[in-house]
Amino acid sequence: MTQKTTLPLDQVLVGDCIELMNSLPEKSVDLIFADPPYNLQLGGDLLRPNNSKVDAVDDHWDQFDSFRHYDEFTRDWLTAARRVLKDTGAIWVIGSYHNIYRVGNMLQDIGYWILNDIVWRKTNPMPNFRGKRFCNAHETLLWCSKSEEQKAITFNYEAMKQLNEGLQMRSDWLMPICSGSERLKDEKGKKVHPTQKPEALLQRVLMATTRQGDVVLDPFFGTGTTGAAARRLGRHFIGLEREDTYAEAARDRIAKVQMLDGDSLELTESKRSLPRIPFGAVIERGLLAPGDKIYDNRGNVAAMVRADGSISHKDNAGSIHQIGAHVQGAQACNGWTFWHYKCDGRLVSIDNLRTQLRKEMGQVPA
Amino acid sequence: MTQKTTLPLDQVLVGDCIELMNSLPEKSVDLIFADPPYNLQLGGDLLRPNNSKVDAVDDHWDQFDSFRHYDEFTRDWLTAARRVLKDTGAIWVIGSYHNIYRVGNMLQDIGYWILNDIVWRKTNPMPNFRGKRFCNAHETLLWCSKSEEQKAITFNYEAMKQLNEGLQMRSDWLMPICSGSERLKDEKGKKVHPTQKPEALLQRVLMATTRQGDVVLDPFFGTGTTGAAARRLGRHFIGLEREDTYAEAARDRIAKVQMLDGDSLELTESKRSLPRIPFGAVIERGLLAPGDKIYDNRGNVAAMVRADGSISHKDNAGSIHQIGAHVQGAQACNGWTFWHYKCDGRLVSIDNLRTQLRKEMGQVPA
DNA sequence: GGCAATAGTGAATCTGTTC
DNA sequence: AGAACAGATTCACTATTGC
Repeated sequence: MTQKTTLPLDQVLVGDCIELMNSLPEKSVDLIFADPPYNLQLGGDLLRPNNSKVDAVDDHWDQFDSFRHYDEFTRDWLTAARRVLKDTGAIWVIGSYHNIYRVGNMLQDIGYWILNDIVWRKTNPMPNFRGKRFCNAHETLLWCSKSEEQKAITFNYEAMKQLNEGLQMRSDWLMPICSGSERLKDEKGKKVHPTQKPEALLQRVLMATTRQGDVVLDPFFGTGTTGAAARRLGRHFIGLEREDTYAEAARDRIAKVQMLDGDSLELTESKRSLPRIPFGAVIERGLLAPGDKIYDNRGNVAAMVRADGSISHKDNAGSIHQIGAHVQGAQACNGWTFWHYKCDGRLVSIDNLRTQLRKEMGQVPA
Repeated sequence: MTQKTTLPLDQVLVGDCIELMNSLPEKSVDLIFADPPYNLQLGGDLLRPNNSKVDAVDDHWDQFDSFRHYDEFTRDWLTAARRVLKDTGAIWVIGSYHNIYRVGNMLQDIGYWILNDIVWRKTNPMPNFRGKRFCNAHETLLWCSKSEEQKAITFNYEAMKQLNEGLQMRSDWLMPICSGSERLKDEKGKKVHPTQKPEALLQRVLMATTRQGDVVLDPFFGTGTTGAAARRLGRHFIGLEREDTYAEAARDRIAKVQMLDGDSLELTESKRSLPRIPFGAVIERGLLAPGDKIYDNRGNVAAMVRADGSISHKDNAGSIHQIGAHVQGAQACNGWTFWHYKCDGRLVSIDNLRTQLRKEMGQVPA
């Protein structure tokens, strides 16, 4: 394959990702996000307690004969990726325990420098049906620079801090898996790709470690979550994908994505630029009244709202954040998302009340 | 060093952990918990924003000049550990992103089989003072069996489920770091060990994957958190530690631990651990009679009970499980929960009869 | 249409004992 | 060693059906 002199921006290229990466100019992309095959080694079928069969990942692209073959594959694509990456660039790789220790080890062997490992905690993982293990409720992302010497890596620290309500963003991120209307389905209602990632995950990755106009390369593009997030956030993407079906689905999907304009991007980046709303304002405006009960998301724990915007639970009183943390035995808690009120018999997050207040106050909602 | 023929139970041995492990009889311990030195490569001292120095991990034993040396060290101790581990035993290793990808890769290379990776989410991690990275708020634990073929690993599923308020325990655990009165300090108030682990973490590990009386080996004993948790929970420990200071502190600490009594250590039994009752026993005891009809949970399908404990449906006869599977067109079926009998016009699960029988036989109900 | 009940599903290395 | 068989086991959320 001949070497390209310009980048094929915002395109999906079909073919082997190593060959395609080698056809791109060296040191040309700002970020790489990679979701390589996990090398799942499944035994027989897995049945749920109700005897239905789990639709497992048994695709041919996830089959490797041995760790040695998987390692060779990993070395090859990580090496090709390193060539196209700018010296100031960074790479993200996502995986599970089946492959992430192979990948992490190889990243280090090749000379990449791990900046953080990030844990994606799933709100709704598939349970362990046989009761033989802990529920496998997370995946791991590795964020690396090209080498130890490269210190000037893009990291939008303040944006992350604001996303986390003023506290430093941690290495554990809580997000739901990709489902519902976000999940691409074919005409028969079957999922197009077995492992489509949630766009929220990619949004956070891109918000944290790229700037507007940056070029993001994804060598295992699949159905193009990286491309969708990049387009939405005003970044360029290059998608490499071996399967034509996936590539086609990705193109259709990305074409439909609404690109945010510069202004709204600024807003997304700085949620904190919205004035803080004290919980007391919810009481003042009468959205909740003193004496009202608020609950955790299961309705198990109840606290009482007090006139001054504090809440009480048993003998303790304090802010929604303090009491939320206390009842969980946690150090900290975002009371806005922890507490719920009853509306027509259903539990609704009090964060909805904050959003409503912001609307009334003419602030653009996040 | 000569080979010991009996285990040095509940002792702290001072010396090189590899030599000491090689002096123990092979296949003799039930569990290994290891907190190996981290390959922390801090370039120079780390300063807090106010310029006070962070007491980072810079003890002499924590310096390795390359991944190669670290890998050799890792291979050596993991190999020695595998020799002393029973075939049905398991190993836990804890680490951070600096070393866990080396360790995980080596575990797999040696033949260990990863059962889960567990994320310890810290409620109170040290912040990232420079604001250049995500706050490193977790550590990773790997839980492995000796090989892929070893399936019968101790896992107290029900106990874990109880601990998690009735939901199966996930792979992400939220716990504070070791601080306050739990943290061992010397006369000058300086912490005795740089990376003392919280006892709660070890308690969960031991509650999940050992039984009372099991032998737990910790090759990097430090100040003995593993020993303290083991003693408290009625497990035996063997601690290996190179530094005499740490070993001495560990012995003092463990001597003060209050051992819990046996009753409080009883775990919620799983159904699996109860003696098996054949369906024929239900007939023998007269709880059902030959000729009685049993039904699925809607009363749609009926089968007839026969004197030998088999049942018949149309032209087919067999066990409650076989016929249950057959009428559903399923691969397998738990006949005890599938079939029901009529009592006062209502359908009641035949599993109730099994429970009744177990009570009469003096077996503890689940 | 509204609400309740039921069914479906997601990167999963998912059994133990006896013959 | 392999086959046969008993029998234990799920959480959060979405989509569909039923009343």
